[in-house]
Amino acid sequence: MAAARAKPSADPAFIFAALADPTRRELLNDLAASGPMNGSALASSYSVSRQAIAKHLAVLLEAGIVGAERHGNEVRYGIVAGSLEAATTWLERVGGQWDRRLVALQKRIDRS
Amino acid sequence: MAAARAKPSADPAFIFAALADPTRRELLNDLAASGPMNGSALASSYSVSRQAIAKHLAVLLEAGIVGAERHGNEVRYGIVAGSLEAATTWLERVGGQWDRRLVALQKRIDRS
DNA sequence: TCGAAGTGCAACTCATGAGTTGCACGGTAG
DNA sequence: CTACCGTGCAACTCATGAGTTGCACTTCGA
Repeated sequence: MAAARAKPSADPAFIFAALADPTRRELLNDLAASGPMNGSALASSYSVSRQAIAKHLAVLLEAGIVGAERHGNEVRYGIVAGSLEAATTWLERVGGQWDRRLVALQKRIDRS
Repeated sequence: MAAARAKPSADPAFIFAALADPTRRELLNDLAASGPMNGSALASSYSVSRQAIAKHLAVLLEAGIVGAERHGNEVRYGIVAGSLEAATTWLERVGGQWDRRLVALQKRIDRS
């Protein structure tokens, strides 16, 4: 589902940049909660213009977080399953690396 | 370690905004890999000015990702343990919500 | 005591991202 | 066939973030 025209970037850099904007995070919330929708339907629940939403969707599309499927007249957007894993992995790598440092430090303290 | 003067914002919004910049992600990589360092030492490995790095550290500090400890002349920066969990939680919530949608949809397909 | 290192503050430039309006195009329904 | 809905494209404004230079302050070491 929601597979098609998504550039599989999966680069954490693009992911984080995309998630930096509050409107885009809200879009993802909506999509996750309500399922696939077309651009106009999505835009209707926001105070900004439809074109603004369209730009945000383009960013999310470029980052590979959402996918787009053309259905005749409309374009249906949906979250790409697993697309956020790259970001999660990055977070866990940095956090984990640090935690391991702390554990090692604690061991050295205990030994002394 | 790296405890002190960190505003415990822990707001995913600030976290993602902070992680959107490549230089800041690199700073976190360095801190995670090499342990606590002062501003000048950190800045020395980058092509940008020390003040640019200082601004980035201020952002990371505001987001609660790093902490600062004054040691006489210098300020030592370090990652705050667990500070990235809010972001991880957000990612897993959105991703998980979507995955559950997919599972439910699959079940409906199988039933028909 | 004096210089140097580490830091902090302020003003400035420059680029980019968010948002807007206006219009044109294609498919759908009546 | 025609009118309408959903999109796409382009140019513009406006704000903000990244980076810079310059200078002042504090603490440490020789």
